[in-house]
Amino acid sequence: MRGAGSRLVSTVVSGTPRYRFAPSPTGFFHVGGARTALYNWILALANDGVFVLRIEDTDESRNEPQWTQGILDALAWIGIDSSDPHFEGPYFQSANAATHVEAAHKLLADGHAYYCDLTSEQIQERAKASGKPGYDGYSRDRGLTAQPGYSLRFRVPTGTTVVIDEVRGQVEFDNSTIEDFVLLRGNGTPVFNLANVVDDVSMKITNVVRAEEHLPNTPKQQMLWQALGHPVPSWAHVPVLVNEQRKKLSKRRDKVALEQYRDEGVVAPAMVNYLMTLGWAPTGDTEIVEFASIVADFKLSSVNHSSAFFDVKKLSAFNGEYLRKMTVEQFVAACEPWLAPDKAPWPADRFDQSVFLRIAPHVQTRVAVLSEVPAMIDFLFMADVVIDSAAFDKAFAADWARPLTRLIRDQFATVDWNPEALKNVVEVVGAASDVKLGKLQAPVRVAMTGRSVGPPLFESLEVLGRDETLRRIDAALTRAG
RNA sequence: GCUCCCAUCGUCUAGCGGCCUAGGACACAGCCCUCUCAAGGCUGCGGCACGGGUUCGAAUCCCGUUGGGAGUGCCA
Repeated sequence: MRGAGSRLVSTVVSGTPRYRFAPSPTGFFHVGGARTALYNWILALANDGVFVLRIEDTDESRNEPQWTQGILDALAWIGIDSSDPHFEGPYFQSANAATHVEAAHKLLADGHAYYCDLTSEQIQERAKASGKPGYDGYSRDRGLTAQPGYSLRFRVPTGTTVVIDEVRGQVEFDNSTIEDFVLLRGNGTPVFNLANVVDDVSMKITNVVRAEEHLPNTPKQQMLWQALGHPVPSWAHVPVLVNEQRKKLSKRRDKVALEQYRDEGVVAPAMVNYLMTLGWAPTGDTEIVEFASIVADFKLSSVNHSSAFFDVKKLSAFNGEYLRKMTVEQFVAACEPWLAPDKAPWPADRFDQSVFLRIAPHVQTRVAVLSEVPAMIDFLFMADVVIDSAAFDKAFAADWARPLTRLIRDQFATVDWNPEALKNVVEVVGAASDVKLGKLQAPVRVAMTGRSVGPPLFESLEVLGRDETLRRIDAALTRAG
């Protein structure tokens, strides 16, 4: 429910608020992670706080050093700049392993934890036998001491744990539904919940803003904070991003890599703006807003409670708007990576920046993502156009197509070479045979570009030049027979 | 199964008891503009999951039902 009554004012924290973003390095940057990072970043900026980046690399099997750079790059792309004074880190969880173990031992010494010799299989068997799932606290009072292979478990106290969440209000958990969870594995390594909390404590984190999937972990973590003798941070659990089936976005099924959208030519401000409209909306009737106004406007208490569908179509629409908002110079600069020799279909030496500059304003209104640009202008730089035969056949199907195109070609040979004059030729030829401009331009367009759609024809011809235009029309007439 | 979360057009959202005949955006359809395709302008389509309360008045508060989701690891 979004009622005001269920909202709680955030706990007043004296001093600098410290937010954190704690991804595990998994090889690519999840759009959901990007959104969570953005929330933390925006809050840090708005409250003159700190954004701490901590790489949770405890699971050695997934830890690859280059992934860390990937995270840094992805964050930088969406404007979370590691050189900004609000940014702190990156820290590596693996570097704090000793601290985690130390904390576990303190918990043990204070009676908040105990050792257990049961294996996972044994626990499962006991659970099956008793009909109650999970660990039953078998070793609670057995007074076991540390042994290789023994895990250390947290002694969950009786009572209820109330989590005060800035987006959800109060969430109550009956402690009897929470099992005595593992702190240290049999091999002595710390588990996520412990490491996560100990790091937050030692990094003096005051605000934990993360995805909703962590809400079930929160009572456990809160008990840990308290057992360790620290006041709990302010919690906020934001709704997850889902796919069309309303399932949490997953690497397997869904297109979730931020890098992938970047490589397709989604522009960072569009991505940031779009991500921020998922679960939240800027004040007023416009969704396309400056980042600065998002920073000024954003409040956790107005974040929605329900999951949001990550809609690529709407992202594209946002991106198109951002592209059109650019000046032509900005647009041209943004296109550059997609025109590079490794991406473009034309021979590098045939590309002409000044030619692109002249046609750029016309392609700017016609693309939603930058990766569409090469296909729209390739005819200008290819030695020979690639003809779409379906489009070609259709354009030359009518009886008038060949004779009138030939007529146009002959007049193109001598006419003044500017769009108006060129257009006039086609219009006059058409008028004489009662063929509308809209139809007559089709064969010429296919001859020139190989396609039936594209940038405005006469501007394109002007840029291409008379010789090349005549050559292509001749080629097309030959092909048409 | 158990614990927790959630529910406004197809989608993202506005809404905080009367400004609601429920507003905006994407998508979709139509019209205008137009050398194709876009862009732009205009119009349309379309929603408070259901049932009970509370109240003079409910999309908004309460309860229930139904439906969705997350978690339930010696993963993070």
